Amino acid sequence: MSTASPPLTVRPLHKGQQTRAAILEAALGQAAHMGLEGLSIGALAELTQMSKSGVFAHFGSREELQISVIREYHARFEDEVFFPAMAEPRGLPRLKALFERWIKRVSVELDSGCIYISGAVEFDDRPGPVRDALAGMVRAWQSALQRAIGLAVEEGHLSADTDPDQMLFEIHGLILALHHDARFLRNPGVLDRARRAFDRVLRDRGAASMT
Amino acid sequence: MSTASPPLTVRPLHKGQQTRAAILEAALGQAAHMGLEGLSIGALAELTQMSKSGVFAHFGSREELQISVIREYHARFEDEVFFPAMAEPRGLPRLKALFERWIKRVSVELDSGCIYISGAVEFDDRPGPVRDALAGMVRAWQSALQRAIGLAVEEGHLSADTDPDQMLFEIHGLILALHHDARFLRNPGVLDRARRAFDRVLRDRGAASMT
DNA sequence: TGCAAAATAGCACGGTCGTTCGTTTTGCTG
DNA sequence: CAGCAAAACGAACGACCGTGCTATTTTGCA
Repeated sequence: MSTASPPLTVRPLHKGQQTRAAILEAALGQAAHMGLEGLSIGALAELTQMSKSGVFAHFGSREELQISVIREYHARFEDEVFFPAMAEPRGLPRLKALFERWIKRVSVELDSGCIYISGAVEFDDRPGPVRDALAGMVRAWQSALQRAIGLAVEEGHLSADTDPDQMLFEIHGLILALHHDARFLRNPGVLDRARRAFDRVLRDRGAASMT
Repeated sequence: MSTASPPLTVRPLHKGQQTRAAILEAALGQAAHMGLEGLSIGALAELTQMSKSGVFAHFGSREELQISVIREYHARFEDEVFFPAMAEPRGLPRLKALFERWIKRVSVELDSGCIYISGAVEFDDRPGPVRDALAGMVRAWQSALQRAIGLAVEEGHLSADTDPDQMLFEIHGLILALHHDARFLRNPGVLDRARRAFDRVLRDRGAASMT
């Protein structure tokens, strides 16, 4: 449990940590396809060429494994979507970058699935630590988006009477519809549809027309 | 247990059909909470005070049970949302009625869940007859909505350059966001947020302002 | 009222699941 | 090289699952 700062020099990865990382890698793929409830320690053991108990020992329980997967997904989501977009100047550019990277992630995940979305459905009435962890991270991401919208208003890129919560709700809906139509219905061209809808939402708040 | 219809006169329901209906009733509740994959014949047997094999015999397989649940859900959805709304005059009134009944259904289901939505996530990369049945009914419902939008354009209630597919995409997103925020995040007041967003979508297509 | 047919029960099977426990292997360090 | 802790294994457990059989009960109709 302790993060054990190095006694001498740099000792980056004990053996355990790196097989744990390998298991987590496989678990992310499994969870993206079958959902967090579809995570199976036995299947994970087969994928990583380990024994069931060997896999199990790294997490102590299936629930802890699920939470670890959520945390790992969150970290990657931040790296691919949030942090790069924060490099853009505040206001519309940053907001557009956030959305573009978001839909790219959802559509690149076309055959892997977004754990935030599938997890929300799986755990929407299943209380417990897994649901709490998931909800916490979804809320963190949503309030990050909300702040970006607020900044765009402050910068004068969106009309002053814009309600960030309302706008966030509408944008989030576009992502969910994209995920649904792309992954479940397998409709083609749905990515551009999401982009057009986003433009509408922006224009509706008085943003200048897009490139 | 039995509602004992009179022994003479009309005898429409053989015993088998009516216990089958009772099982289906319990299965709908179970599926709404735990998802279609959470359906368990054993749990269903306990709920209906029957033996596992008694329940099983009515469907022949778990898959057939799932499909039956989907069909039953579809029928109820039609009765509560589609048919009543079709009584409204074509154009905006009918479209508004469709949406209002839709969000009502999703939000009344606050603690029961929409099988269309949870099923879409569960089966988005799990091919087979269950997915096919589900997708067929979702598509049927979507094209009904699309027709309603088209009629509103024909009636001159929406601007002539309205793209029904695009508008459907945006409206569907509102429903999904409503379902997500209400059931997973448990945000209050989200129903009115969906209504406001719908008004925006309409106004964006040149509809007269709402009541 | 009796009899065929339908409906339900009972039981067992093979399988997967998460988890526990005792043993063995690994990898590092003195 | 010896020793030791961490890591991985292997076998077993109890529970639940869907499903296939074979009785047994219940139903509906002549």
